[in-house]
Amino acid sequence: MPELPEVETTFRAISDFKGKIIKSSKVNNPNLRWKVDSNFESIVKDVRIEDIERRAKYIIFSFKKYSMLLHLGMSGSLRISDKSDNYFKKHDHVELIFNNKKITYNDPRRFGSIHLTEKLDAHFLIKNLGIEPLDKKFDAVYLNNICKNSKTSIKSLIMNQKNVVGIGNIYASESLYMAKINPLRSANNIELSECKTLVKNIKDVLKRAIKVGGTTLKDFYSADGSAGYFKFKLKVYGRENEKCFGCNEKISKVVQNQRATYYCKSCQS
DNA sequence: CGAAAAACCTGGCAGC
DNA sequence: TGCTGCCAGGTTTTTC
Repeated sequence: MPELPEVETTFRAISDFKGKIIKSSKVNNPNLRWKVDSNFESIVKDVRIEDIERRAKYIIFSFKKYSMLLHLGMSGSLRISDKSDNYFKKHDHVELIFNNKKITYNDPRRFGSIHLTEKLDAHFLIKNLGIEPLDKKFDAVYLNNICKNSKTSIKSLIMNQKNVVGIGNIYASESLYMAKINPLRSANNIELSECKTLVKNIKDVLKRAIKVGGTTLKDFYSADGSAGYFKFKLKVYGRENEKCFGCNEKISKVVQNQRATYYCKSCQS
């Protein structure tokens, strides 16, 4: 899935649908991570979008009564088209139809989800989420306090959405590389000063990625379907055996929690 | 309890 | 051209 920058990019691309009315919706295939509510089409009909926001890797549409909670999983995307456009792609699960436009939710791997809820804050997917990485509250002291009590690896700690949201597999590797911290290190050995560097680099990496519209990888399309945005230049992810930009040593790849981790053994200690 | 592994899926690509 | 096996931006659920 898109990580935070890709979700943010998607969110921004659809944000001017705020205030618009969804005339009708269509569930072509309800099978996602969880089945789409069987009442979806009857609820999402002639409803005004009061607000659209991003929380963690979720995009939330607020209607008068319900909220629609949308997650893109690993391979989900939204695309905007004209209402009259009948182009249908495989894995187009749900369509939101407006006066002139249409937003289509596509997800080949079905790891994404769409929920309707009347009590958003109490929703099981939302209620245990940690703080936003770009929030001021995410600082060195906060991170250090979590690290102290955890002997899991620092990489898995920053990817745990209960601690801080939005950091996925790519940006975890990138941030740790920038901070020169070995991803395999136990969190409780990370010093306050290192937390400071790491927090700074997490924010930097995410902000830079948002600025260029997310990382272009094969499963991610911008919401308007255009493929032509700039690519976030990855410094370590996916570069196994290639030269480290810092020291010319070869980048290593290890598997951590069933996920690929890339790092430089020489620069990251 | 916390941490690790399995599970949920499809598609693309390398190698034979 | 197939076929097989492996890999992929996530995170809940199950197991140890």
